[in-house]
Amino acid sequence: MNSGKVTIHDISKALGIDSSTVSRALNDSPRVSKKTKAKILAKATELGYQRNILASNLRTNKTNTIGVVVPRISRNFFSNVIAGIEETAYEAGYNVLICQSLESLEREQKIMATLLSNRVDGVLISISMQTTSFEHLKPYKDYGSPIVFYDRPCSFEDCTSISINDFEASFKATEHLILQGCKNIVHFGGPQDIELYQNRKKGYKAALEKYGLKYEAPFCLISKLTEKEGTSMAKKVLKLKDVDGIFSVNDTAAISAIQYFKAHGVRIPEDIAIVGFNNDPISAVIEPSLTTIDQPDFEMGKKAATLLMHQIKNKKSTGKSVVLTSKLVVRDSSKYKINTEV
Amino acid sequence: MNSGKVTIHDISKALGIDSSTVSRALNDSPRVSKKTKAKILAKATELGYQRNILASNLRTNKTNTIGVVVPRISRNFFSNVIAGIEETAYEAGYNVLICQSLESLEREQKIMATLLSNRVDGVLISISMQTTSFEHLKPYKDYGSPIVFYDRPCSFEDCTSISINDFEASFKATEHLILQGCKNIVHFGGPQDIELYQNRKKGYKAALEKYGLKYEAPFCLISKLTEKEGTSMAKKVLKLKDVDGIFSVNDTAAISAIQYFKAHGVRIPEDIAIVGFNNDPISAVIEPSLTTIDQPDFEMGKKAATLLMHQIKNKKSTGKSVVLTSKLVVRDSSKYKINTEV
DNA sequence: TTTTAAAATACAATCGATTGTATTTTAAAT
DNA sequence: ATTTAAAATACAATCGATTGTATTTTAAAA
Repeated sequence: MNSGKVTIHDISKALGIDSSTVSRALNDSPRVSKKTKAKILAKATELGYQRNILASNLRTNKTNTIGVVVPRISRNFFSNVIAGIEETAYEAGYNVLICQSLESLEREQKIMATLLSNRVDGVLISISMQTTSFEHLKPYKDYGSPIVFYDRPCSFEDCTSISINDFEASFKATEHLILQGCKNIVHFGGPQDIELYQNRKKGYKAALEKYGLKYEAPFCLISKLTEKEGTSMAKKVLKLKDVDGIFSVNDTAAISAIQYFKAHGVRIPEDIAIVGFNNDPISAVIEPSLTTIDQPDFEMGKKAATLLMHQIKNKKSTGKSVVLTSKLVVRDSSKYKINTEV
Repeated sequence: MNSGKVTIHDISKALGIDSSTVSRALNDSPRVSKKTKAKILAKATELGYQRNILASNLRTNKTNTIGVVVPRISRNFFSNVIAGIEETAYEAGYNVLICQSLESLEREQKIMATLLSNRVDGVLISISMQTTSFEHLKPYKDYGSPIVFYDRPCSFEDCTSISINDFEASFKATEHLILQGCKNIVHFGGPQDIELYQNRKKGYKAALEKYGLKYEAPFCLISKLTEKEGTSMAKKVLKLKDVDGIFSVNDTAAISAIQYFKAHGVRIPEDIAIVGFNNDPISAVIEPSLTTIDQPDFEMGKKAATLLMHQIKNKKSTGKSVVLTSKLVVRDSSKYKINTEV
């Protein structure tokens, strides 16, 4: 009936035992005798007692809650990361407060204020594409709680970042295209304010360099990598000369480009070979299937949550960053010369 | 420096104004003069005051947080629902605590206890496939907080449900196959303990009936609709006689069936026409593209959150259920006779 | 100038659990 | 039976904000 409205004081009164003892008993403190513990526990279940966590939180200044800031929940990659975070947090008895920045700095700022107000014990954040300054993270950090960056690494104070080996992955992806015989490779890149996209571009350039191909600025198309922008980049590609390969830093753009190409008589991979990034479920199903980089998204979530909870317990950040390895998944969209020459 | 550690008492001391007045000023109460309000606000920002919501929550017995229980975050449909919920909650100043049941009753039970302990102001839940009794919801409901079911409707006490018109949608999907000329239609159904899947099956049967086709139990394959089960159901289909159509209640199963069929020389839709359910992004990209039911997932999230927050404010449930309309998206996988006869 | 109602502010209890300190109880040692 | 250390329990302050009531201040009315 009145479940949830029973307090330790009710138990205290019912048994004539002080509330402090009740509290200790419920927390299994060694300061309470087994006999009284048993009595108290029995009464607690009898009355349907449920600890009021709000009160507990206030007193202990802990919430057992971590905040997760994510650009967009519904993006496949992120929803998998969140699943990993939730899984790990659940096992450790933490709650997960999820907030979407929708790639907006303004929202991200408000979110950080809310998370501070709510005194979450730590924050996992993948900064928005608009985020170039980190003022809004300072109050939370100054309060003394840890922040861990995931996916989009960030050198803010002594915070830990967890990400994949973006440079190498991009290098390998580009190299793969080169080894397939591509000579004029276009890069679909993301906003260059984000370290992540810088790294991917660097990997692309490094591969070109290694194989003596010249990097040409017009071959580097920067956008937010949405479906729409994938299409418009595809259009641009057709206006460039002799493009025979594309390395896109996400699958969304790569896939919408493929569809545009197919609709306009450009053969994939015979005319243009394409490599994406993310290994979205669609990439395995589209025809031709998309060669892409498989990121350990779920694992990243698990690892990020573990790291954060570790820092919450130990009250300090190592500042070290964790790099997970991704791998190239070769499918049909990149079988360029192999298909045509052999 | 000490941001977040400043309390109303610090402001109170600094200005020689009682903390109650400070509190009221910060809450913009009419009981405080404009002049003092200004002074207090100025001091608050100067000191970097951040309201401690834990204390506030305890006193007011409100958390401004809603709990969301979801079978699996990373499923496209659900992540879109969550995006809608988060969006609406954000606008209303609510936080969203997300928990995955992973289709396990046991986890769902624990989650409900946690949500009660955390005194979330309301709960949005899509029950797990294992959930057939609702005992674990009672304590939360008895505590006096509203529960709203989304996607998987549920007749528990006077709770509101929000779902799509599953019966009609399934009816239409099946009817569509019939009108395409299919005579022997298999049903890929979900666990029949769940009202949702019952309704979809009923829709399927009703359509058969309307067109004088006989419902045959062996044509009704029940599973949890995973990828794996999609494949094994596809195998079973090939052992049945003369199957020329499949209505699957999710895309996952439909798609993996298509892939199995393609790999085994069964032509889609010429040999077997297929209709799915969900309009997952893949369904538009697979070849042949999958005819499916498009559900307003994001909108469902928005609506569910709105309903819940309304009930939180008004302290009562209408018990009425909301039904959103989905629509049939016709693509290539169901162009059965049209393709072969015309 | 005095009265009086309204406006502004102060006082103090409260939400429920936690925790350091003080007191009582128990049981072992003398 | 008495001392004493340890075990068990009680007392009381505290976390920080909120809120009903009491008191003071202000300004308008008499």
